[in-house]
Amino acid sequence: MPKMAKKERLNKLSEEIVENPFLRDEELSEMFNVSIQTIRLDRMGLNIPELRERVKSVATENHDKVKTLSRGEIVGELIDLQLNKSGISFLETDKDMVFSKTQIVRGHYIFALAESLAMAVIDAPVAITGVANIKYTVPVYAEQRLVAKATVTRIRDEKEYYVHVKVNVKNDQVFRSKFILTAIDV
Amino acid sequence: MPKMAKKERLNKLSEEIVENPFLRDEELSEMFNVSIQTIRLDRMGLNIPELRERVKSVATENHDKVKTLSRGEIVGELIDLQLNKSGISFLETDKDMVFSKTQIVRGHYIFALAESLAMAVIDAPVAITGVANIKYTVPVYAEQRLVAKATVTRIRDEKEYYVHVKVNVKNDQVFRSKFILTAIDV
DNA sequence: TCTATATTAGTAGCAGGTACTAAAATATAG
DNA sequence: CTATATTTTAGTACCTGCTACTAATATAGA
Repeated sequence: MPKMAKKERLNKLSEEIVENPFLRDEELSEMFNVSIQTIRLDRMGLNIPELRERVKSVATENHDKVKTLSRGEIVGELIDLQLNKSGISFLETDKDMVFSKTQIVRGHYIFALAESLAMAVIDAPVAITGVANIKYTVPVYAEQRLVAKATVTRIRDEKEYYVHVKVNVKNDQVFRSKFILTAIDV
Repeated sequence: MPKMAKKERLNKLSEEIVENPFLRDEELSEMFNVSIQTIRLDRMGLNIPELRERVKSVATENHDKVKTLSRGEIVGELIDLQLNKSGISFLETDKDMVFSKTQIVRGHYIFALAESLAMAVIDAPVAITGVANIKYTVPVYAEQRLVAKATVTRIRDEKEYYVHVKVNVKNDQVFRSKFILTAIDV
């Protein structure tokens, strides 16, 4: 990069570090063609922490979250389960689940909660979602406790399971759904 | 923790570090009531890298992934968009999206892809999902390219938007849905 | 040209290690 | 019970990527 005015450098530095938090001061100093000391002064001015702190932030921010949504087989916490009959689970919503403009929780978090409870409640080795019929009744915001209740309404040929899942915030229903799950042979 | 045999300590140490990768050798040595040197020998034997390397792993593993599912406002990549008419987006599935037993992609990833495309295609400040009608036709596996196509079928009072979203893998439809989105005032 | 701002240089010290040597404690076998 | 083997502890030098600080030099604006 060619040399640039201080202001411009500060802007680009912020952007660069947001985009790639894994850069050492030395690498940054090469990118911007200034000394390491300058980069350090810049970071101080911008309140940008050192590499190791940045890496730690990225790691801790994501560590828990990924477990609940991507990694775990179930979204939310199971608190009651009667196989082939019913089940209850819950999920605390947080600010990372919402649309930034509206603060409304993104639908797929609620869907995931319902879907995974529906699958947990089935006494079959594995199942896939066949059909779902969904209604979001009222919007959900961050820091609310979603309680999902599932009921198995019908089992056909020990293969197709009909499950109703309702999600409440306190006494208000915020979501309801019907799943048809099909057991598949492994 | 009480002192224990070497073998047992090695097992518990592995587990502990998997569960919480953010522990320093000093903290581990206190937990297991052995010296720091012992912890270090143990780590060497188990090929467990030092704290900073572990933190870096957690950070890099999740850095990209979380962007697509938790952080970004849209799941998948938008490749075409005609506001209030239609839109196309895609998502490459990977092994972190599947149920470990069946290797089938968890439904909510597909749902999230469809939902966020439906929202993107609407020319309104913000919208929430009202009702969705869903059918998963065939299971989706890892390493496949999901292509979502959205069509706006109806707009009522400039408030309610009816959107159909179909998801294909190559020429096979794997999912179809109807969303009703409601524009809300900010 | 004088001066204020910006940049560079250099040193000491820190955290959380590695790599290595060596001594002490404990276990195991004969 | 002793000799040997294994395990544990101790200690030192060095590493990276910094912070915190002091001081010198360069550049720009009035």
